[in-house]
Amino acid sequence: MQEAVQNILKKNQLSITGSRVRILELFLEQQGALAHGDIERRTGEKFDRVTVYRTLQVFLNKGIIHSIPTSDNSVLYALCKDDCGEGHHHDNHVHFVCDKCGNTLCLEDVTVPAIRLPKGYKFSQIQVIVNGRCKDCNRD
Amino acid sequence: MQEAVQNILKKNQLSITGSRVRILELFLEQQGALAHGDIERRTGEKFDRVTVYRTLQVFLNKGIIHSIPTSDNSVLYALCKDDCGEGHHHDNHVHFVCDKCGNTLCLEDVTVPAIRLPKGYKFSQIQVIVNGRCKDCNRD
DNA sequence: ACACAGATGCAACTTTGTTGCAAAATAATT
DNA sequence: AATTATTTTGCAACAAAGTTGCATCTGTGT
Ligand SMILES: [Mn+2]
Ligand SMILES: [Mn+2]
Ligand SMILES: [Zn+2]
Ligand SMILES: [Zn+2]
Repeated sequence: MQEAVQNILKKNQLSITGSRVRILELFLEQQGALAHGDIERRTGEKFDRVTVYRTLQVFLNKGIIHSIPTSDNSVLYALCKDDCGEGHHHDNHVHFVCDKCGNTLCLEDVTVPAIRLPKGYKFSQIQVIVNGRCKDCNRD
Repeated sequence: MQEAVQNILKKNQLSITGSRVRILELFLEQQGALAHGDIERRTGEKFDRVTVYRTLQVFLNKGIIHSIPTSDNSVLYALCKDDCGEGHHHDNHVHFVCDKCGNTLCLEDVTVPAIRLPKGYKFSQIQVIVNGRCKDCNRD
């Protein structure tokens, strides 16, 4: 774990600092997506709010995490497992928001389908957000 | 227009008030989606910010408008053209955000495709947001 | 015209996000 | 290991976005 975290930071030419290590750990421990608020809480407010914002911004730029739009318009972030880099995101998967437990998951194996757009439209990116009941919340 | 506005309000058993009429007019004049801020500006700040929030909330509940999640996490609203009602939204279309002009459009004719979810997952709603260049911004 | 329910505006507040700058921590150099 | 240069951090102050309670006003049905 420590290992993995350090590798990610080095690969992206980022200095190894407390907040970066801790926040990356959170993402690695967790399979779901995290909101800014989650991160503040789980770090026990050890880091300034501004630092968390800036750290997330850096991770986003470097392609370490990607952001996920949700229907209730909260900003969520999740690790990029595909090989994203500086300015180059290609997370081509569907996002699932569980209405019961509230978890948001990257369904890495479910790729976004092709969309037939009207004449004249050109797409650059397609996001699919599925709401429903997740695997865990469905067995009862 | 006046006609249409009054009909929508009556059909939903809402009293006909200045803010409701004006805000509905804005939606009818406009083919794209509106953010809270847009509405404040276009009404010339004639109505209190709180009133705008509450009006949008009421329209949302009644199924007169629906909200649209965007990748930059601003809240957008657009008229429901399908027959949505109290608690029953079934806007089954794709949303398009133009990266150039910033407009967000309901592509009423483009329905969201079926998504094959992993075993155990059940969906209740699927949202598709497409980014790119709109028809107007593409001819040059 | 009147009474009542509901809508509005105001004030006060919370939450969320941004910016400039000095102090502290990290990385590079000697 | 010590010194320097470069980043990163925390603080303070601020701005924007959204919420709540309450008194007043407006629209609607009688
Ligand atoms: Mn994802
Ligand atoms: Mn729509
Ligand atoms: Zn769940
Ligand atoms: Zn456009």
